[in-house]
Amino acid sequence: MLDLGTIDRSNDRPPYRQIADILRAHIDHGRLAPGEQLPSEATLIDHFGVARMTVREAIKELRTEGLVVAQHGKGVFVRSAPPVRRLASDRFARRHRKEGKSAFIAEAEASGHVPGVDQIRVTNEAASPEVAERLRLKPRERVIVRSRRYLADGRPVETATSYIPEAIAKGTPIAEVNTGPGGIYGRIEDAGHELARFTEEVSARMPTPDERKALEIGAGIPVMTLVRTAYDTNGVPVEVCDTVKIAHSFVLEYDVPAQ
Amino acid sequence: MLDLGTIDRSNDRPPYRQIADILRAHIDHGRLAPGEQLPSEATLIDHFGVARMTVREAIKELRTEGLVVAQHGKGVFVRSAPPVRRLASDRFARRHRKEGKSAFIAEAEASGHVPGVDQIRVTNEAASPEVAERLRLKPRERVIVRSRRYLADGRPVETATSYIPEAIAKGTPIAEVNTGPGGIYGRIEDAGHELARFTEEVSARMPTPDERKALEIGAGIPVMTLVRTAYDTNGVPVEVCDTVKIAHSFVLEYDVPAQ
DNA sequence: AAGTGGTCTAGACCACTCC
DNA sequence: GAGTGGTCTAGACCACTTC
Repeated sequence: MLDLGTIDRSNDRPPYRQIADILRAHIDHGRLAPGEQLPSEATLIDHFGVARMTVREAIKELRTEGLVVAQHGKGVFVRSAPPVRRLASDRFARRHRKEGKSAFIAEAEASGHVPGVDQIRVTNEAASPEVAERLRLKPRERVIVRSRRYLADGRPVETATSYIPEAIAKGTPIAEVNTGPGGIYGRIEDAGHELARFTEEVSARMPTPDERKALEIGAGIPVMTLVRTAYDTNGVPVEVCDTVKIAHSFVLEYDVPAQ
Repeated sequence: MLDLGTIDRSNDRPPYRQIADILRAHIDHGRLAPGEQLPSEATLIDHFGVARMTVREAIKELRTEGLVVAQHGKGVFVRSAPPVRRLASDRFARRHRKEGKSAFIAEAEASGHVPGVDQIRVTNEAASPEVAERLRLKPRERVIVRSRRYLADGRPVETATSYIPEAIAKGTPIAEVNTGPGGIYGRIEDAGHELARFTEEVSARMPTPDERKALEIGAGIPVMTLVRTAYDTNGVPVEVCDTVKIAHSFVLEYDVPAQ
């Protein structure tokens, strides 16, 4: 049985924070293990002698920190450690494409996860100002937009949207749902644009409601954003890929020369 | 005057979410500009005809998303866009050190911010298992630990903790508070370890209470973590640096060769 | 039906900011 | 003192899960 202790009403720290502190300590010390259920609201109300809103505020705090997940009708559970996937900086190495695998598939398999892709949508649109600038296109020039959602072991972990200039994608499977072996990059190289380098811009923030829905995460779980631009051997940008990843599911690795 | 519209009680979406949606839309469309004050709780209660907890839930949602900041006694304000700083992948280029600048100072000045460092602490400790592994030390071998907090325009943006093997740091200013021109890396090179490359591991998560305090951020603001390992020309790891950055204040840029 | 969390109401008192 | 948000109480009804 969990020793919940008591709160101190003369303490400056408000009761709901004290209750959150007590529960957080139990989680941090493993006395409440991942997947385990927290005491119910009713239990906490009785134990600490407070109103329902007070224990709900405490639990809300832990939810915001991403430590626990509430399941309507079942209870509140310590968030189970998700599979963390390390993305090495050589994940776009040509040898992977030569084996007919797209970057995500190759990397997921290498790390022992079952990869998946769904919600593939391909459209032809006018480039937004940001995309046009990165691809060095004139404003509103047309691009092929490919968006999809990636899964690991059946659970969504990342959404990605690629923008390829129409001039490059035209007449290739890039504008089809199925791009064939080696993915988009395979087809871009087939079209005569040998890839030379990528730039990646990484940041992190809280998800928008749409992103929460697509990634099936609650509020309080941050996402990493990664905007990758691919350049061919002539230094021409050939693709921009905008990805949103569940932050705690990824570690990105980069190699940086000292000069 | 802001047109707040009304909520629809027959809608499936609960009132507090509808109110949050309305306010979020005003923020997204710039009708509530950064720094601007939201209508007070009392105003929203009157306008929508709901209880106080309902408007507080709505505002709580926006706070969790990091869109607004509450100031006790003053009001709730749209979060002003923080100075975003782009960290280019050449930020550790030797030429910067030659100019006598540490990476943070050089980069901050280049992006037009007033850099600052405080809370410098230097200790001599036994290496933790993680640090020992990265530095290829025997368990509990001793390392110099340098922790500090970086400021931009007077506001904390990042904490950093460096671990340098005692064997390298001994008898150098690395073990002093003042490391001299070019920072730690300047001294490591002085000691005969020419730097060849770095690896960086990037992830993101919600801050711990300690980190919230050090970075002066509220709950609901995510942090990026960056663990950098520096290697000399012999492939020997000479430093591990563990940094925690306010996520929305940074964009990290990396250059990745296609092979 | 019983137990869980989700949402809402209508109050209360407090602490902080500004004038 | 007036206005703001911070915290708390004591209820209520609802939706979801499990048996």
